[in-house]
Amino acid sequence: MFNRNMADTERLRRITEAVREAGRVSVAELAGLTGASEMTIRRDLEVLAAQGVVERYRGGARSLLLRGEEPPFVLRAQEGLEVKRRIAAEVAELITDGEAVVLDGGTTCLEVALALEHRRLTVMPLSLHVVNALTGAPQMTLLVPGGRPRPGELALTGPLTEASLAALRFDTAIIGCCGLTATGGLTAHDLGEAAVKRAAIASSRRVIAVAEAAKLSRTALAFVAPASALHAVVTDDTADDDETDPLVAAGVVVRKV
Amino acid sequence: MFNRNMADTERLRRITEAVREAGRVSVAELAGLTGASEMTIRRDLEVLAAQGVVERYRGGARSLLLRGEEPPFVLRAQEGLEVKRRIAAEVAELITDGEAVVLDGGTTCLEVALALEHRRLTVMPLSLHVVNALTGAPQMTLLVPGGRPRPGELALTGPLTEASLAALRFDTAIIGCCGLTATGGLTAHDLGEAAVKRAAIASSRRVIAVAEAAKLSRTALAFVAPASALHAVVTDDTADDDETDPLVAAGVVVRKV
DNA sequence: CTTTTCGATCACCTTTAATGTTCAATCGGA
DNA sequence: TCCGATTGAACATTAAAGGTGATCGAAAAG
Repeated sequence: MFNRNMADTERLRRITEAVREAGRVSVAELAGLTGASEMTIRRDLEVLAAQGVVERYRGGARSLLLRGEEPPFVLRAQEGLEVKRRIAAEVAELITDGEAVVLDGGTTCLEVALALEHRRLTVMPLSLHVVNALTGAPQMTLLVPGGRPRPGELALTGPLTEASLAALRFDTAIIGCCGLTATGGLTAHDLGEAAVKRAAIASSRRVIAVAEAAKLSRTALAFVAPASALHAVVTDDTADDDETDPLVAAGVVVRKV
Repeated sequence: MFNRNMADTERLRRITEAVREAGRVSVAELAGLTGASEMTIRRDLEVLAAQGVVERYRGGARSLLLRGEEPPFVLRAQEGLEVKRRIAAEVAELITDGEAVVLDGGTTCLEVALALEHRRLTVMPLSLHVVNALTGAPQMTLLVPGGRPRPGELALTGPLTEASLAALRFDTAIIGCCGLTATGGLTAHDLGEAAVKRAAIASSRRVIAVAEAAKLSRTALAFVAPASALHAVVTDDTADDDETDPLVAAGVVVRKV
């Protein structure tokens, strides 16, 4: 369901963009744009509709993504994989065997999960994507929080998730974000997810944020925590010192890999 | 990971049985028994080890399954599919759109999930297998309970699961079982799962049990609830009246399909 | 130190899944 | 109500994925 090859992903990406830009697009237009048959377009739109990206109507589809909102999980998972893997490897270095870790739900955290797969840890992921990546890891104690999975993203949110986190205490929280600046703090697009991140941070002794360089110049809608609440930030080496120096000044350990 | 063809499943089943019967078997013996190469046997044992069915040692594997315990999920899922689908279709008939349903984690309940996929319902599955079957159902409100997934089975158990159930009230609980008799009540193999089933029943106004005919003459270790706690039992038409009549006498509606 | 086992790698093959075409059924608009 | 475009199911085709077995260097057991 999620392991699509690059040609698939590429076409889905183009459809998603076309629909988002135009607001609504006809099936015939998309077929002409992508070179695929109308039948294939319909099947693609069905997939995107199931993830809450578009809404079908007879003859085409309209976008459900607000402007500025992030693209769907399946597409983001393919972008910048190399960078994400480097960040993930660095995060894995910071974790000691035996720790209890709460692991956020973004695509970068999915790579972190894969990097931690064979470690002896207790892990509670905040997304079903990450849960699925870790079922079958024999020596890992896997904990699932309750909650309502958001379509596509499969990030768990809501009172059940927050209650699950409140009932536990972790050594480390590994948190992804949509934006992270010294002044704006750590921010997310989704209000529910922001609340969950906050709960995860509140239940953890140590907080590590992961963020590709692009995130360090952005601020998203929902405020999660001030930069001073973070103990470490792992980003990639394209991050500008102008962005990272204020974080260091706020007492955060910044690692560029 | 779970969609293996029949030849695969057949070989895994034979390996599982051979290991369980003998306690421990060498790779060479299994290769001779199945006709597959040793390399394939090693890969199979790796799969079974990841599900907690066997434990690898150099040269072979030993069984981790206690005598009388049920075979692993992937194998059970293939057995008696037709019967399970008939039972599932009947259960789907008993559910009204808009209901809130807690859905147990067995292989029969997995078929129930597939039968309910396109219905407008609120569903909380008690196993990640069922959760995964329902992510992508657009008009369904999917709720995930917290908990610790048991390897292979992926049934959620523990305090988090019970707390999640205690926080909610459902219209209907659809419960699978390992044994169900009028005198012995509804029973399960795993103590943790039994506690979860009990919590699910306690949070639901109506309880429907699903059980292939073979279950109606068995009793498993962990007691869940007396037969009188059930409102309906859906089984197949090979069920003996000698088994079902006492259930009817206990006030249970019995459907044979 | 020797022998056996293991796991990585590669080539081969089966199986699966995606794609496009056709056609009957369905939906929306006039 | 009727007409026309759209849809989704069914099927053939093709590309991709995954399983399988052989080989070989490395590692572990004795």
